[in-house]
Amino acid sequence: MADMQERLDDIIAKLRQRECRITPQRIAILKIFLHSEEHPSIEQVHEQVKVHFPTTSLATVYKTVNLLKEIGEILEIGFADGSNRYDGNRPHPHPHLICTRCRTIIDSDSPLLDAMAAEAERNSGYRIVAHQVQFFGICPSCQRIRES
Amino acid sequence: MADMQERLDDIIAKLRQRECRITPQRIAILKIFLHSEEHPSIEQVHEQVKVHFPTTSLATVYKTVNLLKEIGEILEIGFADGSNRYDGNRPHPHPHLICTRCRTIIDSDSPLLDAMAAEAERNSGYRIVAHQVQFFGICPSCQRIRES
DNA sequence: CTTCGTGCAAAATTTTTGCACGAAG
DNA sequence: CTTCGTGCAAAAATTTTGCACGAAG
Repeated sequence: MADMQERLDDIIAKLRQRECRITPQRIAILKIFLHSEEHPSIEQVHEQVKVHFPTTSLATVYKTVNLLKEIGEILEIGFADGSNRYDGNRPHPHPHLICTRCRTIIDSDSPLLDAMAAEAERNSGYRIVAHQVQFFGICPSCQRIRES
Repeated sequence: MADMQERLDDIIAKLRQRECRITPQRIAILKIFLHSEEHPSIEQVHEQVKVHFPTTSLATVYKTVNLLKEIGEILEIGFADGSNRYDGNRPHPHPHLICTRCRTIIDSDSPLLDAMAAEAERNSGYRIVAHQVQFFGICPSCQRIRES
């Protein structure tokens, strides 16, 4: 929690360096990302920010999200079905586990990933700078509800 | 090449089983997927199919692509920026290497991936049924053009 | 023949943009 | 004060849908 405040301050400092204005909306949106473990969608962020700032427009959310993406403070998780979700807690790419039943997304991690990237680099000649790894499956609670 | 014809026939048979009609447009779209190594987008497929069937509508391409997705014969590769590309040659999920400069996509593979999936399954309790793995980087030819 | 796929256009969705006002610096 | 961000609405881009005609089975 102290870390969260610290990170918030860091990001605000970063925005200031960029000569971006620190507005209540931007702070609110930032806080939503830092407080949520749920990898929210644009719409969900919009709903949440409207709780405290009811006049906030969807356009502002899009603009702010794009800004945060640009400065590398949130990570966009692209779905095959077109919907995007965002991860504001760990903006550096890392594996996600996605429940196809309830759409819950949790974070995952593996030292094997770096080995895989290195291997791919060696085999292809590509210079790899980022990755996106998603596993799809059924989360434990959905498994309990309905075995398939 | 013989394999390709075989696969085409297999898919057509599969469509017939489903009591889907075998139309020239569907065959043309199928062939485009089977012949292309470029992981084409919907728009690109539409352009290509229009070469031989100029009246083909974008709607038909969307409908056919969705059909092929449903029966598991093409794989949708979702981008973070919203654009979708398709892989008709290896419809089972596998890693892709994507050049962020020229958007070329090549296939990759690694035995480590299965190990990673197994590990994630163990750690999370998820039952993993699919995955999506993309590495972003600069391909060899773009590296030559401009070192960055 | 009967049913389904196509093509067109319209609709629905999602994301971006232009502009005037108000707020941050 | 000056400039930038906001909110609104309009626009743009993308994907889906309804319907009548023509083609596949």
